[in-house]
Formats: sequence, C-alpha cells, structure tokens
Amino acid sequence: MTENFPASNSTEKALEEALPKTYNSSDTECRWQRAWEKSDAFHSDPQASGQSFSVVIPPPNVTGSLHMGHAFNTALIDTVVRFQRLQGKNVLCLPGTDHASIAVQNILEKQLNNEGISRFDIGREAFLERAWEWKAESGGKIVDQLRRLGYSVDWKRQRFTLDEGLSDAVREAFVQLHEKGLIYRGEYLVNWCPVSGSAVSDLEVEMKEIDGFLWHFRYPLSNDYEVEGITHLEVATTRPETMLGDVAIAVNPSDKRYSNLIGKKVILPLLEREIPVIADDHVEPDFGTGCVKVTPAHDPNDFAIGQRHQLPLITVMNKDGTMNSNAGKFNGLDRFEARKAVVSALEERGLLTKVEPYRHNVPYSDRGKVPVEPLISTQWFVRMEPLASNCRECLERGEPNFVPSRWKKVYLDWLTDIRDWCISRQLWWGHRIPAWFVISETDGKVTNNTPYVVARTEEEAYLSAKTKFGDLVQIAQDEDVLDTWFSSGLWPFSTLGWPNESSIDFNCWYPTSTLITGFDIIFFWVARMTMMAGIFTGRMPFQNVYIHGLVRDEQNRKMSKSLGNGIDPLLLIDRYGTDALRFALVREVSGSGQDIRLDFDRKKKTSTTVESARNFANKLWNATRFALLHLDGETLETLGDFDVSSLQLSDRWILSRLAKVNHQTAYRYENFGLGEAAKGLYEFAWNDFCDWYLELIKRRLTPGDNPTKDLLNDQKNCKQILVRVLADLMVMLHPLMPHITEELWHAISGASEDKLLAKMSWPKYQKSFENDSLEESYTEIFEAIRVVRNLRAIAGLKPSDNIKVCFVTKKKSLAFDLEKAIDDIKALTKAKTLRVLDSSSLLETTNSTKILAGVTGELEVLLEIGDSVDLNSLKSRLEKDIFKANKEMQSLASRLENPNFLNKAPDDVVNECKKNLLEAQAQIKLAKQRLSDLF
RNA sequence: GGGCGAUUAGCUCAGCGGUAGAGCGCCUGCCUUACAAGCAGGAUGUCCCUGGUUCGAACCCUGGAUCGCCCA
Repeated sequence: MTENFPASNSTEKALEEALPKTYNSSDTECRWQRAWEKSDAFHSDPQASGQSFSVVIPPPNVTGSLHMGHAFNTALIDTVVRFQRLQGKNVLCLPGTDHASIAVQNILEKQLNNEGISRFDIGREAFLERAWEWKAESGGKIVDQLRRLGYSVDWKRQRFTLDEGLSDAVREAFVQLHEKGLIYRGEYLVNWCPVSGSAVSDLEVEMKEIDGFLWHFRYPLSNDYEVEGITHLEVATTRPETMLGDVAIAVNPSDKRYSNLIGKKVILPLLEREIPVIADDHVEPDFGTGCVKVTPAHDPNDFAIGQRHQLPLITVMNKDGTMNSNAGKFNGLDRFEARKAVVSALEERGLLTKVEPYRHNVPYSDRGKVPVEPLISTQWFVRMEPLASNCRECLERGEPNFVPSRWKKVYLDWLTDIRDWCISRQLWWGHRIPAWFVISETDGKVTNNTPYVVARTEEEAYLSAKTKFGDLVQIAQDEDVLDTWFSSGLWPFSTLGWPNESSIDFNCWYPTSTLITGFDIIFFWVARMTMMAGIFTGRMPFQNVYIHGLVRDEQNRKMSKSLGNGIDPLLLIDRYGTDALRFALVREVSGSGQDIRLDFDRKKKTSTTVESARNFANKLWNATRFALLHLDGETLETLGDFDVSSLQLSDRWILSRLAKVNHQTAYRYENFGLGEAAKGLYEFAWNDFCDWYLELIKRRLTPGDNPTKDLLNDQKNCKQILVRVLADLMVMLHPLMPHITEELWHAISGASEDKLLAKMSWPKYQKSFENDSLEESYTEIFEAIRVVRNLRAIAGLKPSDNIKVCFVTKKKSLAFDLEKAIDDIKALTKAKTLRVLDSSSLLETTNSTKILAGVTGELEVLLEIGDSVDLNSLKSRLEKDIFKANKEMQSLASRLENPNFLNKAPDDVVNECKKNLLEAQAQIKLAKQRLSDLF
C-alpha cells in the first residue's frame, strides 16, 4: 500500500532512490481511495459505540456533472465528517442523488425530438423505461466524480430520491399531509413554463431586468357613459397581448381625476367588449396614467384584484404559449407574435398614443430560460403557513442553529410571509401523485369537479372509492408528478428509514447533526426540510446548519452553465491533486461565510491558489522525506515515547506550539472555523515545524562519526519528537487533505496496511506542554537570528564566510535563553563564535575590527567582520533604523504625555507603551553610536 | 421599495477597539544533502468618504459613495 515509502528496514540509499523529490498526487490519491472503499472504511454501524454524528449530503442531480460548487461543498462536509470521526464519534455521512424531474425530462425529450417523435407518441410507460435506462447509464457519473474528491461517505447507504424506499416515503408524506388538510387541489394562477409544459413553483422563477417598452393606449368610453367631455381612458402596459383578456380598468379610489368614472364602462378595443372601471387601493395613481388594465387570468396582481371584485377570468393563451380562441383573430399566434400584432392593430385604429423604452422585471423560468406565463390551471398545493409557523417556533428555541447566524434572518423572513407551494408538475419522470380520480362520477373524464381519493396504493384507493361511491367505481390516477423538491424535503429522514421510525438507522442518526449547504438553496431545500421534518418527525432534521458561500470565477462572476465560465474541478485535480484543491478551497473560507473567488488562468489552465496548496502538499511530502532519511528505518511505533526529562529547549518549544495548535485546531473544526483551521495548520507546518524546528534539529540528528552516549540519547529523543509532531500534524491535517496524510502517516507510523489514519483518534492535547514564556523566548531568539542574517545580507557576506557574533542584552532572562540556545543559533546563523554579554564595553576590539550592529527589542546584535563590507548599505540601513525608531518614539511619547491616556487606559497598555518607548530610545541611541563609530 | 454583504499592499483576501497581516506577484542573494513546487533577506498601504463616540477607531455609531446578492 505504501509503495512510495518502502518498508522500514530499507537502507538509506534505497530510501533515497525510492523517494521522489516531488509528490505525485494522482498515484497516492487513487491508491487510498481504492483502499478506503475496498475496506468499507466509511460504512457505518448503528450499533457501534460512540456518540452519533450524522450528515446527509445535498444530493446532486443525476443529470449533473461535477462542478466547483460540488467540490467546495464536499470539501467542507468531508472535513467536518472526517474530523468528527477522529473524535471517536459514530459517524454516518450519507450520499445520494436527486432525480431532477425537469432536467431529466428535458434530456429525454431532446433525444426523442432528434428521433422525430414526442413523449406522447411512445406513451408514459415506454418513456419511463427509457428514463430508467438513461439513469442506469448516465446517472452514476456524478457519483463517480464525487469519489474522486475522496468523499468519506457510506456508499452502501447511497440513496436515490426515486428508489423504492424514498418513493414510499413520498407517498406516505403526501397522504399524511392530505389527511391533515394541508394539501388541496384547485384552479389558481400559477407560473407556467411553456418550455417544460408544466407549472413551476414561485421559487423556480427568477426575476430578470429586461429592456422592454411601455405601450400606452386608449380604451374608449362606452358612448352611453361619456363623462364631461372625456371620451377614453389611457392605460400603460408592458404586455399588450394580454389586453385581450382584460376584464376591467382599475383606478385608485382617491384619484380625483377618475372618481366620477368609477362604475362606468369602457370598450375593450379589438374585441369590442364592454368592461367596467373599478376602484382598487392597490393602483398607484403616480404610475403611468393612473389607470391600469386588469387581466386576472394572466397577471398575479390582477388576479388579486379580480378576486376582490369578483371579476371573471378570461384566459387568452394555450399552455404552449400560443393565443387561444378567446383572443379572437389572434388565435394561434405565439404570445410574442401576438404582442406585435396587437400593437399594430391598435396603432391602425389610432389608439396607440405612446411607446417608451422601459426597463422592468420579467419573471423567467429557471429551467426553461424563457419568460414564465402566469396561467390559470388546476394544480395541487401545500398549505404552508401551519408548517412554517411550527418552524418559526422551533427557531425561537434556536432550532436549527444557523452558522453564520445572519442566515437565520433570511430563513425566518421567508417563513414569515410564506405562500402556498404548487407541488404538481405536468411531467412523467418523478413521483406520481398518489391521488385517484373517481372518473365514474364524471362520465369517465377528469374535470375540476371529479371527486378523488388519496391513498398509499391503487388498491387502497380503489377500496376507499368503492366505500364512498359504490361497487361500480372506476378510478384513474392523477397524471402529474410531484415537484422534485418535495422528495428532497424528506431527505434527512426518508434516507434513514422513515416512515419506519423504529428503524435502527433512524433511531441512531436522526435528527442529523449538521447540514452543510450553500445559501442559494436555503428556501428550496433547507426550509422545505425543516417544514417537512417538523410535521412528520416532530423535530427539526438537523441541529446545525452551516451555510457557505459560492465559488466565483476569477472575475468574481457566479459560475454558470450559460456563461460557460465554470472551472472544472477535475481538471484542477488532474493538475494539482484532490488534496490540493480541497485545501485551497477550504483555506479561502472566512468565518463570515463570504463567497470565495478562485483564480484561474484560462489559457494556461492554472490556478495559483490551488498551486500553492499543491506546494504545501509537496512541503509535507518533503518534511516526511527528511524524517525518513534520518530515522534509519525506525518508526513512530519502534521509537516509542520520548523522555520528557531530557528534552532540549527547542523540543519544548515545538511541543508547546503543537499543543496549542492541537487545541486551537480542534476548536476551529468543531465550530465551523474551517478556513481558520486550514490556515493555522499551514502556518504551523510550514513556519514553525519546517522553517524552524527541522532546521534546529539537523545538527542533533547527525551527531558525527564518534558520537558520545549523550549525543546518541539526544538524537533518539529528537527522532521521537520529530515523528510525534509529524504524525500529529498528519492527523490534524487529515480532514483537509485525506490522501497525502494517510500516505505519510503510514510511512512514519509503521502502522500496518489495514490500519487507517482515517479511523484513528485525534491526537491527545498535551496542555502541560504549553509554555508561553518559552514561546516568547523563542520569538526573541528567532528575531536575533533574523537580525544576524539581515546584517550578513547587508554586508554582502557569503554563506560560507565566517562571522563572529556577539549578543548584548541587559535582560537576564533573555541572556539565559540565548546562552541555552547558543548551539542552535550558531547553526542557524553560520556563526563561528557566539558570545552573550551584558555590556558592549566587554567586547575587545582592535582598530582593524569592523562591527556591524542591529537591534531588536532589548537585544543588541554585534557582528565582527573584516574589510569586505559594503559600508554604504550599512549606513543607509542604520539611518533607516533611526528614522523608524524615531517615528515610533514620537508617537509613543505623545500618547504618554496625554494625562487622559494615563488615567483611562488599562495599566498593561500603558506599561507596554512605556516599555516600547524605552526600547525605541535605546535603539536610537545605539544606532547613532554605531553610525558615529563607523563614519 | 425593503433587507443583506463587500470596499484593507500590484492581485486575492484575513484582521473587527491598543496604532496593519498572509498568500501570490515584485526586488536582492543562494541549486546550503528534505523540498528551486525550495531557502534567506527586502520593498510596498490617506485600511472608500464623512462626521461622531473614545485617552485611543481599519474595527463601534451617523450620514453618504461604489460594487454585488436576496426579497417585493
């Protein structure tokens, strides 16, 4: 399994040959994905020990292929899930797909269309057969792609919204809602998508700003009612073709211009129908002429007016978007053709008074990408208010808990002014509505008056119909299917066995722990799930809802099919590896849940963001490689635990850092600070561990040809800590970068192949190792080293040039730390000699000695060097130091002169300020002295 | 019209009361035996504008500008 890392008894040479210098992600990732799956590593057992932790994934459409949104969502979910698994919880992460009624139907109808036939030619049964065939062939694509993300889901529990169990759940849900009086059927104005040939819900309508026109035209007053010389009323509309269905003209009752016309009649041009002038509060007197045409059968606002005034409904269009016989001579024209024809007809009659360009909102069908047509039709609806009010009550108790919390308000606002949900779709692919019409009551036909029964099965329906209507009943199931989101709304419990609430899975994992999804489906999905769960299970379906942003393209545009600006995650995976992509995405996340922008060079197909994550993976690879090259075949297991009593300072330092990072990272993972967790681990691994600790221990790992016993002991200690830190780091990084950490952990741990990091435990948090004062000391030591390196650079010294370094400080604790770390500092600065003094006067110098100086904090760094020094750069460096210190001194001094500051600011701030002032003054003094010494 | 978010280094973004950070890019040296996908060093900011609160504001409050999203 660890092909790249040979068995632990190999020679160093063999190791070096077998270990490539750069990490090859595809090999590693492929291998571990297979290993996880082969061993059913993520198959969950409801009887297993550990607190339950469950997540259901947002089921992608079967028609879909992997896009960046999936990759992002998956990276976040899998990070949380893998973390919880490391915490010893009994974790279930349940995958599945969604049947996507309209999308699948669109695909199939396109295929049929290519064959020159329609679905009606082959019939429902044959159509569904083809649909299932299509699903079997293409429906698994997205699932295979999800596998490439290293998703640690329970594949054995994979579900599909149309599979048997979930279909049962849908029927049960429908029947129960109906029994509770929450489902009704009726003739209403719905959003009609002429392309899908189906009703769609309000949520599936997208408002688009469109440049259109506002047409003004005249409706002549009926001769009988001519009033004070007024012969006509003028209306303005963006949709002239709907005038054919006008049934009234409405004005505001307080509008004096028209008050004497209320109750009178006008003649609807073209059709020469007489319609009344009515008064309605909702008419805005300031808009247009203050008169609006009322078309209740084709406009939601007008529909409401019509209801208030008991106006008739006149539908002038067919369901395919063409005009019908009510449209008179426009019968048969497409709605947009009819618009032109109506306008020119009005113009001919001299009734068109004005056409002005007008930008307005037009409702578009999400799926069909054409304007929806508000159309009267008979549909099934769910009464939402009772469901929503239950959710609002739960929310008051914090159920579910939204992260970040601002989404709570968005969710609540939607629930507060909720409208009923049109759930029927005039499609075939989906859950057929479990309602049967008793057609024998209406001459074998389905009309709006045909009685129906709702039942779980056809037999049940038949029996029920028979009891009500006698032995000779004939029944026929409703042709329509349910909105796909109806079944998605049941997802968190239908997948766990509901309606069988005594199922083991349901008992163990319901309610689920956390839902992770994008803000774009809070209404579509999150709210539907809470409403359905509330009524069917009596509980909210998840404790936490973690809402994340969207991945946007390099120009900050939303990625979309129509724009064609999607960035293919698989391409990035091929180039940089899954772990790199996952890490890059998660690292971009901020606590406030903003959208993330992914940079992408479309010509080169590269992304610097993902590339830097790939480089991080390579860094980890090489740090491990370094360890293996020095371990002589030893492993975490064979080395055992280190001896706490013989640790060196640098060991204590890295162990303190490790303890803090451990604690902090666990907290961040637990509380959805995933981006922060990633960033923190990156810094620890790269800066603390690789840049400092590995450099510090190189000397100790190679103690020379004839090492003493002490040196060998120290070497062993050092190795033990090296592998300990590395192993812990791998565990902590595992949720983010599962594959490479699995590989590297195996290499250093000596664990057998069947042991998986994915199923290990989170490393123990060693609070006793935390040591703030030591970390502060090391900050100062590193700063001292940096000053020496900086002086070297200024002086233009080569790495091989020997230097003599002297640290001068009056701070005893610092001097103590520096003394203790003297060998480390020598190694990292390549100093030949290093002394720590408490006064520079103790430094013996001759006339030919040149001294470079730098200051940091309370430490003065002196460098003895020969003649080959660039004095100019040194001079400018010192002058710059003085300038900066001066500026700081002035700002600090002015603060300390302010009595209010001294009185009101907290003591520690004032003390800090005083301390910094003294330091700045000392720095200036020193730098000035050095300047005069040199020039 | 109502609501939400954003505005910080050349770019992408953190920080959200104690005087500004990271990654990438840039400049200068280094192929120093884990890593050039690397190492060391360096430069870079009216923290959108405006008032106010405060000893002190990038951060809190007023008002405004620009961009984006959601709901009508």
